[in-house]
Amino acid sequence: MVKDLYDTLLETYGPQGWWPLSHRIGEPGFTSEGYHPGVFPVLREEDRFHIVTGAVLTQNTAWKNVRKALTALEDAKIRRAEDLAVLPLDNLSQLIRPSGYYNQKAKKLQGVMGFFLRGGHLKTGIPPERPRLLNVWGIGPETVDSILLYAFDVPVFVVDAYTFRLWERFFGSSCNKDYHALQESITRELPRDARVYQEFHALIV
DNA sequence: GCCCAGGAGCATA
DNA sequence: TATGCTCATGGG
Repeated sequence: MVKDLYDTLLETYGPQGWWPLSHRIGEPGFTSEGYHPGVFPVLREEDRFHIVTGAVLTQNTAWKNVRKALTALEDAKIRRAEDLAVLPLDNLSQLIRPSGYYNQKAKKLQGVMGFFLRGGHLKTGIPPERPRLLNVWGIGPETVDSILLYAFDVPVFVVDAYTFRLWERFFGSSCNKDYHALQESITRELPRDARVYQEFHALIV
């Protein structure tokens, strides 16, 4: 059943090619919506920084507004964890203002960048351990899994509000709104493949 | 004007 | 465990 939904979505909407890397728009293979079909770029430090930042900024927020904030950071040449970590909090919150919740999100970003700075994950591309990342203030299950899946290609499926809604309506159950229960029931029926999880989540959104 | 977006933390019972 | 509140801008 789950695989049928994936196939139908892919057939109907075509490959989405997430994560959208707005700082690389204009390079061959990149659009504002995602990668071109079949393109899976080797991620660099700046790409991982951008994905982590976007994952936090998009919490309960439309991507259109997130993109404004990401562009402002890019224009201010904030491209690495160390750039963001040393920025005064007010300065940061004003830069990301269009994405909403800017005071909270500025704190969350500095916290998570501090974590990555200490562990060096954005530079090396070696993924952090899930429980440790989940322990960072402001980083809940969905944001953790978005980071692991899209910035580090770790095969964890991202469950979001749309997933709960869709499963409720199609299958009559979304595991009592239990994140890990629904995640388990979905991945159980799919190949354990980061590319599949990336595409499926993007299609659901 | 009104509604809500690719959540998470916290307070209270 | 479960509900309810808070955070906030901008586009449809």
